[in-house]
Amino acid sequence: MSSKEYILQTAVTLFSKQGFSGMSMRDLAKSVNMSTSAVYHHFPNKQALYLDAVHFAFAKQASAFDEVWQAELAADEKLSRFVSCLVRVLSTDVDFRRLMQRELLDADDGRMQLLAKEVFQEQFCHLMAVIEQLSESRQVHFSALSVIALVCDIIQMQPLSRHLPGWQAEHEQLDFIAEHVLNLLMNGIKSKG
Amino acid sequence: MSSKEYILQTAVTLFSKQGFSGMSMRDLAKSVNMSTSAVYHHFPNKQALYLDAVHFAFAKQASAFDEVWQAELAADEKLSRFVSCLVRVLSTDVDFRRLMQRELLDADDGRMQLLAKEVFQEQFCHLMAVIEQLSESRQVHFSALSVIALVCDIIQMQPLSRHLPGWQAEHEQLDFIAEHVLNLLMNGIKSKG
DNA sequence: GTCTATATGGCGATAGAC
DNA sequence: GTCTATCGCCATATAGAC
Repeated sequence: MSSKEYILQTAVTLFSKQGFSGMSMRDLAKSVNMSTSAVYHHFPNKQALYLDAVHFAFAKQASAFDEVWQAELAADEKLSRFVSCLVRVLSTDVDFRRLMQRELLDADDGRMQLLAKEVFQEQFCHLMAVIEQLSESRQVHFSALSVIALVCDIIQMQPLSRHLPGWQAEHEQLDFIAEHVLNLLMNGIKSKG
Repeated sequence: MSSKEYILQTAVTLFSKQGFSGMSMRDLAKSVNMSTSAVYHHFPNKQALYLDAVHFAFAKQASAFDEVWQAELAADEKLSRFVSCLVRVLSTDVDFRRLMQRELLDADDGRMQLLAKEVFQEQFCHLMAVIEQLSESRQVHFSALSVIALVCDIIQMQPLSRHLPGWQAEHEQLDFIAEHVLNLLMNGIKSKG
């Protein structure tokens, strides 16, 4: 791996943990065993490094969903695979998830457009197509958004839900989350699940 | 309003917009038309001010749900009112919502416990009781978590979803969100909604 | 309780040698 | 491409007058 890639990878982790203003270029330099000047040789300034790091983290996940939308699968099977895949990606790549959450908080409208286009749009269109097959609703956009929102925030709230009554360790297992999210989506809250 | 309360109120807004390390004590002092020393007269350091501000913002919302859980209402009506109320609170008090999101990202386990106990626990118990009446599922904790997660992230993702295909302005109206979230919860994704 | 002035240190970023 | 040394600035926090 090149120095630049190594710096980027490390920056992704540090930015995701500490945010833009929380991470210092000195911290980063120390983490990659370089001087700050060496880091500045690869990136013109902190802002540009941050944008590169976000881009880098998001690009890594671009192909994670490639196997989900295979044509020969039934619509409900596609949805099931998407939910499982989303749960897995968000639970496994913690840096990616946290960086995305921070972008939702801090990004300006231009960065939101980038996030929409480069990270979400393709999967979102596939998801809407599947929902259109499964649902009688005209609010396909809203339903697709609900699927993603439900998965994201369940995982995001895990460190909190541990301290709420009724929590059990199995609630954090990937299969459990995927199964119960899917059950809620297909049958609503009333189901036996 | 006392100086201390005025500082706290202002700090809540600034912390929610810029995060802990992004907001400077000088910014805050300027915003309340004081010197930094005057601010330090009321709070021993930045960390303590931050914790006070979080506490302050969360306490403001403690009574927002008082009218939701009235005994004489049917269970599905209670759920409906809770969803509407949650949508309203999170959409109206943007500082509260953003501060909560930041806490989910940055808080250590002790602060998570505080957040669980002081902000969520009471409403969460009411919500679980209602779901227990409505549902045949044994996973009441998980269902309650799903309700909150769904509402939170739909609102959190609004600035992003604006740039995704199929978006319509009505998707951001409070009544629309509440109605469709409730429909999804009661009937799943297949419904006409 | 609020001010001015200041101590002390970390920050982003650059200069110039190798 | 990486280093050492440093600039200029802004950060948190404090001292002491009013």
